[in-house]
Amino acid sequence: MGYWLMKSEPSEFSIDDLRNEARRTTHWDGIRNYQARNMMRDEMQKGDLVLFYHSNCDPPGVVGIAEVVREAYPDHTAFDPDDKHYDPKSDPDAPRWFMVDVRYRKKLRRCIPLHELKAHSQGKLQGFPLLRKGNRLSIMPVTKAQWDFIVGLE
DNA sequence: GCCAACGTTGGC
DNA sequence: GCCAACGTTGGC
Repeated sequence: MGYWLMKSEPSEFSIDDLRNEARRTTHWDGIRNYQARNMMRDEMQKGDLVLFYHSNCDPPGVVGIAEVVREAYPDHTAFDPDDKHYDPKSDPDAPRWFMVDVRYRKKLRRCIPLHELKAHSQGKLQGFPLLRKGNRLSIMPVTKAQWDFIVGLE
């Protein structure tokens, strides 16, 4: 089983929004970064667990846990000229962008803020992509050890 | 609101 | 294929 971290701006889509979805499930559309796409398309598997991370807010941090419930399939929002994430270069016959479905599992009892994770950047979380300078990936892999440590901070 | 970091685009 | 310009991300 794999472990991931997925970022979302709570003003756009928060952990509470996910919980309020029908079947507590959403499709993770709008990813327009090749590295993130490749991980979704090639590596994410049904049953993988996801740290739900709130970015661009105060404080940014890990707020909950979700689960991959459907593996990658074409992101239809790329075909829609009216969509914010429209990409004319993605063709339904040769889709460029993909998404997965994720389901709400739980909220952490407290947000684990980024600054707290950073305190372990030389220790248990050494090399964790989120903590790398300039990191802008909205989806990143998490090792089992990193997962256990972060969830253990709750 | 600022700005560093980084990805993408497009002219050449 | 290089690289300057531009756009975006996201912490602060």
